[in-house]
Amino acid sequence: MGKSRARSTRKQPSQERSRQTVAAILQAATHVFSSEGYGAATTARIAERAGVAVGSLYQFFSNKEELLLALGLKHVEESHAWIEHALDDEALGGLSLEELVRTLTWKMIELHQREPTLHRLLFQEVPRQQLITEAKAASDRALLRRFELMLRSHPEVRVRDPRLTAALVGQVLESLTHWFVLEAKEPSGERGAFVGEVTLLLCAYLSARAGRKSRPPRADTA
Amino acid sequence: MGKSRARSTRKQPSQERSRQTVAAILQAATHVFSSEGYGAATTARIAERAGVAVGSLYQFFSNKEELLLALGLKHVEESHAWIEHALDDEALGGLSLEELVRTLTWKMIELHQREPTLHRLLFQEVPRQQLITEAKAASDRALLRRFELMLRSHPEVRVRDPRLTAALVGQVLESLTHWFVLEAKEPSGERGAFVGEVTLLLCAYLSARAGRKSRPPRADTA
DNA sequence: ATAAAATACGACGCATTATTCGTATTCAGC
DNA sequence: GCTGAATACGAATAATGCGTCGTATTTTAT
Repeated sequence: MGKSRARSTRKQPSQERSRQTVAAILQAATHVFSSEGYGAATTARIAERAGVAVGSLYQFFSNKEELLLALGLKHVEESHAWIEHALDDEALGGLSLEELVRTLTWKMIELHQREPTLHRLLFQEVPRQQLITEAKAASDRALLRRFELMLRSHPEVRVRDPRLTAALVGQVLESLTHWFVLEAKEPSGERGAFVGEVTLLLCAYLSARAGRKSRPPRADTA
Repeated sequence: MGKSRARSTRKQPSQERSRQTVAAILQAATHVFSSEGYGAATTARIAERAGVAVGSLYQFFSNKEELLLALGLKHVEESHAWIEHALDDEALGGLSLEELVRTLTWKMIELHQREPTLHRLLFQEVPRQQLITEAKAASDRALLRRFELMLRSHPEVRVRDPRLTAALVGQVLESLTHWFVLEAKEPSGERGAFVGEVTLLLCAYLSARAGRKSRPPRADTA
């Protein structure tokens, strides 16, 4: 995932002025795409909001699709770097399970607060860019592997299927933090309570099997 | 939420023939909207897929937006009725906590499998129809209230904030079943294992506080 | 200071699309 | 079978949007 990838047929900005133009365009595109959806968004409205002419937009992006692509790859790359750095950081290894989970939750909230609506646009709208989806999937896989390792390093966590467990933990974290950031109103005082609750939930789950290993499978009636 | 709401400026179908036409249009719209997104979808393609002329489409729907609206309200109404019925059904009151959770999970999966892509279109794409969003929110609120009541009726569940807990349970159910249906491939045998895992997760969470009530609040370092 | 390159502009051409409307066909009731 | 209403049709119209291009302005380098 190098930073420079010859991905455009258009010229790359070389002066400061154009770099600012590109930044303005990307920011405007984020907003317009997010609020109207990809299909309904128009390049004219994006240029207008960016305060530039359509022509300038097409000087750096050969078409609407490439604009979305640039936006998506940038976002995935940045998010990935951010979370990897956050997990490398500090002595995560020394924490108790509970503190580890609490920290993870905290970090995930911060991650989601970076670009919530853009994230929504890119991955919740029907995906129209294979490249972005693939990049995101790779990033997710890396994250899951880290979760899996973290689980293994805590002896009180004894799971039958570490992959499934890591997947569930990842999904729960993703969905709950997403929900907290986007849907629940946060009068700032609430956050600690929320993190505590999620921590409780995950810890209860992860240490549940320690006490009663290998429960007899219940017969399902369906 | 009565069934007939004078919501269209257009004529309602009165003959069997037109009712079939409308049904075909709605079905085609579901597919086209879902696969292309609202903005990129065209009325022409919808009519074509429905096997009718564009004119026929505009006889019953005054514009593209109203088509989405009809689709969305119908979906919300049906889903709401379905899940309410599922929760009324049988003797849910007599089940143990574990069996209750298991049943809930099961039902939520079935709910999600009804119209996954349509659901995605309506609520994961940036919403463009206030009415639909409001209807969905009302339905969700009703569901949460039921969760809350169910929790209260089980003595081993002792939570500080029943509303928050119900919200988390709802979110976890929603996100995990959604993920299972859409992302995870299901070779049919997997489903029981998945349901079991979710049940374990929720039960561990819900009975976690019973043992250690009112933990001392941890000081968060952030 | 001057030339060459980079950047910005925005009206316009061309294609696509939403929506209409006059006409043709089918249905329901008599 | 006749008649009016309902339904279906699809070419035509009006609107909208993508992307281009000739030109004007700013920057860089000599």
